[in-house]
Amino acid sequence: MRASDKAYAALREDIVEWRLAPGTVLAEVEQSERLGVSRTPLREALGRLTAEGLTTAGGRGVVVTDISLEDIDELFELRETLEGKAAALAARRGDAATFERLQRELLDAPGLIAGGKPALHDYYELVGRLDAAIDAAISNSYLAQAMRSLRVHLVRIRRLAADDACRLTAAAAEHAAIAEAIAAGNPKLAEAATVIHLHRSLSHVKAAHASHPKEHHG
Amino acid sequence: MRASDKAYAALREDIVEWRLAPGTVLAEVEQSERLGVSRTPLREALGRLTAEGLTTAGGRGVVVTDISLEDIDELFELRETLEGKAAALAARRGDAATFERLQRELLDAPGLIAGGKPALHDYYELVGRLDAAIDAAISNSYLAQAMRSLRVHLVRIRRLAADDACRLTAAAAEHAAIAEAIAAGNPKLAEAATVIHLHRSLSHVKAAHASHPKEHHG
DNA sequence: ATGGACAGCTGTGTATACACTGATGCTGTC
DNA sequence: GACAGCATCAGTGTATACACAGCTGTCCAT
Repeated sequence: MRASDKAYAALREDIVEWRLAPGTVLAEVEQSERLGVSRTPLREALGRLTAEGLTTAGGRGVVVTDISLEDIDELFELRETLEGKAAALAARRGDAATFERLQRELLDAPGLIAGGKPALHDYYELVGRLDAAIDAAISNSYLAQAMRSLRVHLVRIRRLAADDACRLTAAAAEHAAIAEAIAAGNPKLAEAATVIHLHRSLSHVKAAHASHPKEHHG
Repeated sequence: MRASDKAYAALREDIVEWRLAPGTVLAEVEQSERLGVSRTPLREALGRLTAEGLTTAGGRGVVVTDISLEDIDELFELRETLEGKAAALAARRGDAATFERLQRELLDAPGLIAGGKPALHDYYELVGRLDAAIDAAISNSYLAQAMRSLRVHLVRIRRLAADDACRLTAAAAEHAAIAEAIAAGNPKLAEAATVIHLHRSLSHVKAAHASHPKEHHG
């Protein structure tokens, strides 16, 4: 693995996991020493992070981007647009059997969610497979790329909202509805199911954020 | 101006203006000598270009990305999604007076288009102002960022379709319709006007590309 | 004659040294 | 005492040197 990849992965993880708080300045020498790489690959890593929007390169040094409540609204506004369209396209172009299989798995997901932490990982992996299946089905690299760049920020937000079993069970049902609509080849329904899911997710995140607003900033 | 900025601007211009054909490998030493900068800032420039999708960093060296007819369809599929949503949001949140002024200017645009090359530049600048006004009105940095990254590729395509006065006149009317709908605060209408405009643009580009398919590849 | 292995080369990945810029703090003068 | 100017320094921007990997061409062996 290249040193720049290592630095990129480490920094990205640190930011997404909120170990590096928003506003932190990432001085090149300091970070290169901390991560055990030279300044050159570190700069490449910082460039990639900045291109993704996780950091901003304003003025002196790059700083970790802040994510506020307004940002969450904006983020979900774009997400609704992109993922709604993606679901609709997947319903038109996707393979029905693939999504029927995913739907069945998602309907069984509550068992996984109740099963504790190791099984929980299987659930997240299942949702990831649904995302990947949609990505593949839309056969639009530009749209897929736009969604990928969006998901980085979403993961960051997800860490703010401690997903409880109750919300995850509901989310699984919503995901199953999306898969069902895509399998049925119904674009409007798939888009509607996606919009519903995203709105519920947003409400949950905002509620969690409102009840523990400073958890990660102290 | 930093050397990396200079290299980035030069390479980006070369790619967008089709002076660097798709498939061209951008060897670091070769390009750094050609542009008169060192390898370090050149690598940063290449990284930015790759992040934007103008180049790909597969295997050995970075190569200029190809743009095919399928890519154009995919590109406009995403563009319709993003700009349609943007127009709708602008209609909801934008300042009516601003867009009324833009609409009046756009209705006068046929005079500019007929006026030859210097006046033509004014027309392009006017369309750019409409884009900027929409960007500002939506007040969603993530959506704006997604549209910015998309426009890079659109400029590249625009160079393929030699815009004639006839098409530009029609486009001006379509832009005026978009501005009017936004000024009227009608989101559905603004989105519809945008979708119409983009479909006409796409048809024009594809027609031009079909009649001169190899113009830029010889 | 053909296949494999080794050497050389081309080109990227990384490290480090140097230059320049912006800021901050100290000192001198008004 | 306050402000202006200069010096020092921290930190980024750039260049270059070095290491390593992949490919290619040639030579030797079968």
